Amino acid sequence: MTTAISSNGTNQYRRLLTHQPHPLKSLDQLAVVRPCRRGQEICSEGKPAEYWYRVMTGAARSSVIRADGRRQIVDLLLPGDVFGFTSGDEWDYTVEAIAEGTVVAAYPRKRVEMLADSDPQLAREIRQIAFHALARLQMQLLILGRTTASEKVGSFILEIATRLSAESANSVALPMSRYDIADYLAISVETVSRALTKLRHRGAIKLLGTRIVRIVHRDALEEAVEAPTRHRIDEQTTITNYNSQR
Amino acid sequence: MTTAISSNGTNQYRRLLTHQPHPLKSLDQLAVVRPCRRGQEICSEGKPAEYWYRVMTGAARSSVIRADGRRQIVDLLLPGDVFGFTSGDEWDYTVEAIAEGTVVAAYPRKRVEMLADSDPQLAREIRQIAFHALARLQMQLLILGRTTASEKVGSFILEIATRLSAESANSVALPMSRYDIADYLAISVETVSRALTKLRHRGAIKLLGTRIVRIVHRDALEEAVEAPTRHRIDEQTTITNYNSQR
DNA sequence: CGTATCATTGAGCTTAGTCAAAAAGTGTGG
DNA sequence: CCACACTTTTTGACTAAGCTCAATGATACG
Repeated sequence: MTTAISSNGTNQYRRLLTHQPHPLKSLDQLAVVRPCRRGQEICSEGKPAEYWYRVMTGAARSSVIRADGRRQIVDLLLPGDVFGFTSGDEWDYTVEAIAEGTVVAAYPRKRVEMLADSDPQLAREIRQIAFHALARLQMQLLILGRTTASEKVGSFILEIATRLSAESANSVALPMSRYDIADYLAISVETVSRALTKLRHRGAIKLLGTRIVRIVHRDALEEAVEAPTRHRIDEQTTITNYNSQR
Repeated sequence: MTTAISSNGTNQYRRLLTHQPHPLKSLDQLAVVRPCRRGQEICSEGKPAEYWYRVMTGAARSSVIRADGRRQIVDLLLPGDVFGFTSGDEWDYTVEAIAEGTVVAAYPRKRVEMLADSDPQLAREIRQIAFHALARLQMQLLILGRTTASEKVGSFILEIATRLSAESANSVALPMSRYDIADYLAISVETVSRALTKLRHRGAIKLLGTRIVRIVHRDALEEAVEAPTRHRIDEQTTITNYNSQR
């Protein structure tokens, strides 16, 4: 295993850490910086959860392998995202780097929690970070809840675009393979590919490289192109039965 | 609106609060107890997030209505669950009671956060609760990620069973309509109904009432009955390409 | 005891999954 | 720099599953 950290490598990446602005600045001293190869495990299901992590560069996936061999991605981690929060003291999911040159900062949980005990501001920051993790998962739920594959892929592209560049740029470099996208959206690779082609033909996107997407028509990605034919919750129902189920 | 709290009603439910063991016991004094009619809004998207809530009895749904009129449930809230965490200062989702006689305790956020500043133990409890919320969402993601409708419904039943009774009882009273289940699983009502019939025919469950499910064969609910024909990640691949994507 | 709402079932159609194969990248060693 | 092996991506044909529309039972509630 090459998880050990060579001293020169560490120094190189540590500069990156100290020069990067982020909400856990006060913990820079404690952090262990760790560069990861593509596919490398950062933490694995069932092992004691001794660290919280923050992605510095690259991307990672938190996933499980089902009984039938399918992989499901439960959280997609991009620069700035903090992960490793568990309610027990073992990790519930395995996290692996999905981009070459992914670098994470590892914060020893126990020590950080002790610091938080005497530093209310830090405690608030940690809460805030946990709430961000919640928002991230809710966003993924919304994407998974969409009906057609094109909608899923479309909103996925928008999500990545938003998360990778604070401002809404119209070019995104997807940090992952079609397989990872498939596992993230819970659809097959072939369907991901077809959905991209469809969006391309519709003029919603342009593929500059296989993993570089230019967003041409934002609206076309945000919702299905097909006009809504049926309205399950129309004005009438909402007003008439205000307190009923539907 | 009958959101105002009648003093007698409050007293009645307050007894419930003070007699119930729960992780936020130290905040009982601050809590506003609120009984809800079925369908009643507890908090609504866009409004200032001034409270954190805990479900005391009943059930609630956190949801959004999409552009096409579809509702998606982003979090299902059962007794003991805490909700209302946001990264901004407005709610991202609307929460409504889905069972008649749902009672929630409302904790004023600002005041609780101030208390947490001087009470590290409380701060830890809040973190722990947030981590539970994370685990809940991840569970829902896993369910949404399943392939067939029967699997989704099956794992949904198991999830509810687990969450409603700490121990694994084999009878569950679903606290929601088929419509809510459909919106939770992101499938149509008809498909929910058909999946239940299928599970019933397979002998996996028995329906004692329309909303009372007896779990007969746990295993049949946990995974699809169909034997896995194709393995996307077989041993060979895993070993050979240890550091590759798949 | 009507009257909504909720739940189930059926028929036809659309969509995504599966299996298969080709095309386009990627990287490595000679 | 090219050739070769390997991975990733795309496309096609077929099949299976779920959605939509529609109609009929079952329940709950006033």
